[in-house]
Amino acid sequence: NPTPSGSANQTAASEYIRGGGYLARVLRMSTLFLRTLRDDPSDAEVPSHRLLVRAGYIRRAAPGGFTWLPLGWIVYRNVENIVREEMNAAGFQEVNFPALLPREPYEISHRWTDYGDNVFRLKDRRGNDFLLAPTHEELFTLLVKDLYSSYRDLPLHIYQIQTKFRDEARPRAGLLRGREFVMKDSYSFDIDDAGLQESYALHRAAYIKTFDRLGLPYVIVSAMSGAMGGSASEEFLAPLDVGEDTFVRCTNCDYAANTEAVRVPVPPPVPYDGVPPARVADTPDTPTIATLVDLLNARDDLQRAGDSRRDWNAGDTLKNVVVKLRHPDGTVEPLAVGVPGDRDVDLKRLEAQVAPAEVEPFTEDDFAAHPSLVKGYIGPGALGTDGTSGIRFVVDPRIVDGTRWVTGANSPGNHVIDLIYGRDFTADGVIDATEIVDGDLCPACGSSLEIARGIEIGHIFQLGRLYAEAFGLTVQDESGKQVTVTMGSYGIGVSRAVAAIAEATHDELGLCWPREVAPADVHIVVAGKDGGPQGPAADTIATELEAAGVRVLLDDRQGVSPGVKFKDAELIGVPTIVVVGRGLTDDPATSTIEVKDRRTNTRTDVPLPEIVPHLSELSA
RNA sequence: CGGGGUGUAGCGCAGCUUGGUUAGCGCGCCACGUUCGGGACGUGGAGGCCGGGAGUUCAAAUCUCCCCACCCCGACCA
Repeated sequence: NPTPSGSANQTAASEYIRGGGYLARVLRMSTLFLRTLRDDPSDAEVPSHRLLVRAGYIRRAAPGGFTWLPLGWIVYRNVENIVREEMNAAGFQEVNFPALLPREPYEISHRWTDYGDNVFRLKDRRGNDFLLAPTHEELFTLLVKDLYSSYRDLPLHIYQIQTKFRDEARPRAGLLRGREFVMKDSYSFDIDDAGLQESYALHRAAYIKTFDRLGLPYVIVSAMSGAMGGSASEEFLAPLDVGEDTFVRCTNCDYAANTEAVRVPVPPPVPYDGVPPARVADTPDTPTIATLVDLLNARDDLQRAGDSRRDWNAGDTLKNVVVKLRHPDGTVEPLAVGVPGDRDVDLKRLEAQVAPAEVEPFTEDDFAAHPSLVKGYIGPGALGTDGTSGIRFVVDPRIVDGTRWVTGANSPGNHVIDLIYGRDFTADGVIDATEIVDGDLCPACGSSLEIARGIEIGHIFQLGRLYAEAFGLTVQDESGKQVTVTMGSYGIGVSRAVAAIAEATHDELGLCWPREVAPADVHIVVAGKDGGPQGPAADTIATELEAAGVRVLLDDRQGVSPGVKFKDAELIGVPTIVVVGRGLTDDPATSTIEVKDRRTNTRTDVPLPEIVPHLSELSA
């Protein structure tokens, strides 16, 4: 029996971390705490979840929480270490906060209430409120205030890698959206805006290096800062369909943005000299855009002045959508949004624009409270602060001076034709909250945009002075004056990145790790009879590879057929698969070992004497 | 939080409509033997609070109600 036994055979996962400063050891599958599954787990849908469970990397332990098994923990730690190394290389310093925190700091930042049900709250034995931290801006700000008081201490960059807790309404897709997950969060502290710009650029560069090393494809998109406040903000998205974020990218230039952050190009004004005056037309039973357009095209008297082309379409109409804004102080304000009739208002985009207010639908009761609004026939006459309803009226940026519209006449069954913006009506403002569709124009170069989905793996933003002001974080400047510090905040979803890498690299056979994060460099399959020469030969190769610093996963299981071992090797996804099998003869000089690249599936037969140097070079 | 679906052995599933022996099948696991390059085979085993609770009934995996969990869509979300 070639399988060693006893404690020498037990290999701690910690000794397998790539670059972790440990001596490489051979992981033996005969004793590895691992069970691969032949069938897909029924509760897993997305590939990363399905394969990580099936290949024995993770197990579900709680709603939205996963246990890391040895192979998974090695991969996780490899990812974490790469993140840590790149943060350290950029000169950032690692700290660590508790996850269990008192209510007060979050009360000051208003997030105790703003975060709502998404935060896990608990009480201690005296009844004091605590929370499991969803993020740590408050604590970082307080820590710096605690220790620093001079501009000479800045800039400062500190970070932590820590488990975060969020009571997600719907955890899903395994590691991609859990209620407990690991995040690397960094914060920068600067004396002025120029410093913040530099810190932001430094972080951006460090993130690019990090994701490059992780082997993750990514797109950097501009984003709204959302509930976090602040100004400039970019997201790193892994462009994969399983992702939950929708973004646009230009088919011509390098513009990319979260849909919430897209700013549509504003067209030039249109001359309207000679356009006849607006007229009210009787348009019975046309409460929707589609019914209106059909009627316009069907009736001779509803054509454009001096024209009978009959080519009205939804984009010629002006749709006025009424919603309610609920402000943080509890007040509710109606808002009318005018958009071209071939478009809808995108509620996410709208909320991003009106934040921190929340958008709610306008109900039948609300219509009853505003009798001047005729449902289906709402027009600018009823809107605006000078309109009959007094409701604030904002329009899409494409509605510029001179554009002519068909829109509601504020009485049932009536529309107005040839209503011209700037001549016949105006709005209280402009809001860019219309849905973005494939083919919309790029604000940077005017080419067309395409819509794609992505997994958010990183987010950087210039927080500004929001938290510093709330917590009184000031330092003395050169002249002795107290100056409020300006901050940046930067996150990487570490556990999510593991899943994102699996998503981006797997194939139909299983996982397919980039070498930098793989649980081993080489997966050796012993493919011969139990007790045959392949076992000892594989053992020798593994030992020599270990001495050369190559991380080896050795399938030395007895009584397992070669087919099973091959399938498992492909499922586990180590980048290089080595088969010690029938190429092995009595004469070592003529023996060959099979080397397969997991990703390309290319096979090379390497003479036995050259196998260790060959694999060492591959793994370097 | 709304809509839909699913909970039976470690994994994948049948049984439920129409209540009735000891709850089955495949994989995996244990023992012995055969096999040994693409998820082998034979024989013999172990493993179940049928998601939980309350009901209906002589009798509940099966019928009723409540709860919990998981998956999908939506809402929500660094």
